[in-house]
Amino acid sequence: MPGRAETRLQAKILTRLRDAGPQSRIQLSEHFEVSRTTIGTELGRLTALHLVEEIGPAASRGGRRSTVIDLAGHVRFVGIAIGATSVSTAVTDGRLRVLAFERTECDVRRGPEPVLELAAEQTRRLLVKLGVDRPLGVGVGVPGPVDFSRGIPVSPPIMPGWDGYPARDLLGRRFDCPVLLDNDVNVMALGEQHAGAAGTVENFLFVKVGTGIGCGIVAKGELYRGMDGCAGDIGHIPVADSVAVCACGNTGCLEASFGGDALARDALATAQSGRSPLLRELLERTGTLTAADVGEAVGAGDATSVQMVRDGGRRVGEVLAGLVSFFNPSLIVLGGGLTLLGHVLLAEIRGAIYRRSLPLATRNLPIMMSDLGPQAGVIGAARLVSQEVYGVAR
Amino acid sequence: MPGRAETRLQAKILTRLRDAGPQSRIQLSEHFEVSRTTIGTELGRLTALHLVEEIGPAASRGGRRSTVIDLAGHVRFVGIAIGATSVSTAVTDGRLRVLAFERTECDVRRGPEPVLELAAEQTRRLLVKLGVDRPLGVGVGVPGPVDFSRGIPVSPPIMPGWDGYPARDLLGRRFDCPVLLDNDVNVMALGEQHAGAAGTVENFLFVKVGTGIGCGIVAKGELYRGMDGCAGDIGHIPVADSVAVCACGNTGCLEASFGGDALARDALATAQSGRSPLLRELLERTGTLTAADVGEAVGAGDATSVQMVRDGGRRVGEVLAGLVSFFNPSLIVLGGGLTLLGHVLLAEIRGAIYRRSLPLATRNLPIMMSDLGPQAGVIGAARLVSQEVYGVAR
DNA sequence: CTGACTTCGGCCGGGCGCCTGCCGAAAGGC
DNA sequence: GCCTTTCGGCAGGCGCCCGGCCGAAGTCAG
Repeated sequence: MPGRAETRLQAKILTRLRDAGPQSRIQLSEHFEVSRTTIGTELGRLTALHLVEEIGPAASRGGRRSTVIDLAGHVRFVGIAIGATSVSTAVTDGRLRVLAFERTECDVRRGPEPVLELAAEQTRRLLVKLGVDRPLGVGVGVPGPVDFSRGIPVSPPIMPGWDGYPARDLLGRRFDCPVLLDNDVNVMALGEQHAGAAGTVENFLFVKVGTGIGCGIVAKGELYRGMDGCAGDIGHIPVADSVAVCACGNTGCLEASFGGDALARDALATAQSGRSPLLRELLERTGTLTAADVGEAVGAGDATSVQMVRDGGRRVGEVLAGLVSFFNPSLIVLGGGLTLLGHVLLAEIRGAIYRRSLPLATRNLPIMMSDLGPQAGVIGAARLVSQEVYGVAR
Repeated sequence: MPGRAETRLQAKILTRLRDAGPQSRIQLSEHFEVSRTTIGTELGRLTALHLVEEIGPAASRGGRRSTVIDLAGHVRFVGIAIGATSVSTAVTDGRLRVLAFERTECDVRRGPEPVLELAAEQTRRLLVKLGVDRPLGVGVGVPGPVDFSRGIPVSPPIMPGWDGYPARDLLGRRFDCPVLLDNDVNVMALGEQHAGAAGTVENFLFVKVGTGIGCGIVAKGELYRGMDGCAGDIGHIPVADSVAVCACGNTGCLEASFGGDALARDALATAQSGRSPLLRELLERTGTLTAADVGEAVGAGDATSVQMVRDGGRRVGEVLAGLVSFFNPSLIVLGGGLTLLGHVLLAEIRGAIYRRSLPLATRNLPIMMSDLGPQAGVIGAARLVSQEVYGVAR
């Protein structure tokens, strides 16, 4: 029955083992510039807590072989990423490597009870399959603002019925372990920080272009959530040349002119108007059009679809250009469903940012696609709760 | 000869005395939830360092009277705020109360040597007047991006000749004490955090509308500077309906459509076109028009000038609306020279933000004018270096 | 005025985190 | 087989912080 780390050094050791893999005592003491003795005593306690274990001797460095320490083999975390239209779950080991993953289509608008029931059941299935008795922690991402300290969604525009629903505490009782609830883009940013290109970067933005558009902010190596937990909600920033009516009631929101829903709507209008024979064909085949259909059309070289994506990408890029001037990040990672639109979208966003931001801010600013795909959210959710269990910032 | 604080608790004690005033040992131990003994030993060391001193007995609380501790009376900091057109200097005590203040008009474009010479001479004058031998530290704000860790300006657009100039180290040798160099809006934000409405707030924006437009960002109680030290440079974010050419080479920058220079330019055009008799009169009287003249015209009820300010305020507000959605601050403070335009500007900015940001983000978002005026910069600069001397984050 | 009570603040001994020094165990090289 | 190197546990020491004790310095009731 493993416990939780207590001291600062324990947290640093566990984090190091999580992010850099198994280490010898010597390596740890050199990395943290702390004596072998200190590392040794803390490792003793962590062993007693069943959080780490010795996994065998390392190669000799000319003398006695050192013993390699790793996170205990039985440690398991659960990451749950609830999207607008899907629920993804993963079980990971202590180093957040995904051991099992499952994704189910599910509309978040069905309300908290059925969606969380589905998520919990999906999780239970994976845990049983892996023979896991009890995970050390569960991280959850939901597509709306969250009061992180209380673990409840607040005024989520696309999640009717979720406002104030005590999701964290209910899941905590269900799984009998620590549960943390956060915004979906926030956990995706954490996922990118863990497994993606953002690993060593202090300040970066994770921009999700999916059904909606949102942004996870990492400042000085830590998630920034804002006063109400709604920082990064860039989907409703006005864009210049748009009068599209948004679900939020305003007009000209970025999300109303691009993003999954807007793209599907525009594709439908385009298909019906006959400007794109390819889209019309796709519409007639399936009876409906989605953003993925537009992606397919772009891949097939459909000029009208390419233009739609370009226009959208330019608008996203123009909004991001302003945010780059404001935030001066070291990196921007693009993720979410619409990354299927690939290099056309990336090129347009890059062009807009490099054209419209301060040269000083873009001089060393890589802008790249996430390579974690649908797993960014679940890995990040697991990372979120791993920090709690490993005692980071306590 | 006072030294610098060494331990974390010492830094906390000094900061507390700076921000909350003289305290008894008991008050300090209760506030930090640390034993009397610990406070006592640290205070002993701080006394030996000549950083604190006993200033007499407090009122009795029913028993023996406690001894009140204060920052040592001889402690002095210097704050220097270099603006686009002025150099302000203040000497403060350990609690950052301004003991002497001087402001000289001076164009920063004259280059680093003459401007820093003027600043140093102005400082020297104040120090002599107050009989100060040596300040404990000097903080400096300059109107452009700064590599904070190296203490040098980087690619400052409005400061030709300053790029890479080792301002911090040169001033350090001149004053023989620690010197810190930062962006002017950053130090103004610190000033507001110390003496203004932002004192207890974790996340806020200080927006300066002066010759240019910039923004200081405080996140989780700490200044956020971005990767290159140019975070908050919002003057070059594009605004919707503007084609004004900016000094940066782009068109449609916020700063090109509003701010001191743009306002003076527009006022001149308006006066020459005859649309505003009042502005024409002001132009003919002085031969030139400044933003202050527009302020006077607004005060006199000149409709054209009011409209100019309204248009500008709306544009600033629209940009800020996007940043509010992104950053979700608890407070926005407006400062800089154009606060002379007063409630017209404030009302317009407020209107645009409340109209165009997420309701969740604006629900509890005060937007107010700074009440520190020209002293925000010097107080903030002194605060910046006081944190260094007091050992914060070391 | 006096004695009981309260608060303040210095001193003492102890727990704990971290250090260095030392030594035996375990490996490699000749 | 012996020396060298590395590893890792143990002993002793230092600094930080704690609670307990006690004298100093107040208040207050009678």
